[in-house]
Amino acid sequence: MTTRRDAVHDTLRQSESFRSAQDVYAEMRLHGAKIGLTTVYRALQALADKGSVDVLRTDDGESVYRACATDTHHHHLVCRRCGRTVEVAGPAVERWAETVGSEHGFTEITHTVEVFGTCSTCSAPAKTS
Amino acid sequence: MTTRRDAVHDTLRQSESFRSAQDVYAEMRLHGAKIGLTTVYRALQALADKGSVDVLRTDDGESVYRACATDTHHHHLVCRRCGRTVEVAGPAVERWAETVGSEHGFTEITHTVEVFGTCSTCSAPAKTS
DNA sequence: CAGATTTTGACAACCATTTTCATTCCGACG
DNA sequence: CGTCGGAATGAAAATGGTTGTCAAAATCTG
Repeated sequence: MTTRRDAVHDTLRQSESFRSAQDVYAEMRLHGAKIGLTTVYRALQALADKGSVDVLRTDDGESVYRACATDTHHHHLVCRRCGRTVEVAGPAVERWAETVGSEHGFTEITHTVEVFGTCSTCSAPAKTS
Repeated sequence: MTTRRDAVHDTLRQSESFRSAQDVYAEMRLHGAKIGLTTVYRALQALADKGSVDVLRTDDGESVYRACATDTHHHHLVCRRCGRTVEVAGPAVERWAETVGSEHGFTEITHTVEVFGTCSTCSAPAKTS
């Protein structure tokens, strides 16, 4: 019953960056998989609910997913050029969020933190030829 | 030429929380303003480009806008119940983002940080009657 | 193997946002 | 004044990612 879901998960695992549902769907079809777009969406949602993949929203409102190596709380350092993503921990940030929240009387603090930059490969001297 | 834009900006200023374009539009109409949805979208984008308002995406992909008091870099502590938003500074986070980025060879670091919680008003003992 | 249940996926429906395009404003200029 | 031209406006249509529908297919159960 989880065949499709696993297939989606596997496809995601083959990428180091965040991919959109449409993207994953297109790639699976390219590789000959027989799967419908609807199913990809459902699989992705199920995986996200289960916490097996991380989700975030691009600036243009698309949901993008990524299979992360660790299932403990972490954040992402994303290359804004190629999308390559590194998982990073930030104990300091966790504490800061908690502190800032309670200072203002907020409880049940959660937070979203994403860091963007240009990775070393992408910022390497651009070849003109 | 900026009449409409100012009207939108003013409407936004009257709220302590992030509002969607549709939301702002509805409210302006309620107060008798003669304005089109298209114009609200355009005004909001212009204001965002100019840096006069802050934008972020809700979990369901809507863009929401807020007129913030300061135009220096800051983050938001948002009540997940009522939406009330407090502007917070986080020097520690800024440094952390910068450090983590450069440790991995990333340059031109930027980041997004939002903190969510339940504010004191909303977490107050819920009256059953 | 029949019947119940879940999963799947083609297609239609949604809905926030954008685009299109005709109209209205408004200042510049004759 | 009158009108020409560009900017702004907004109603309506188009877009596009995502979700809902529903019948067919796969899988389970006894």
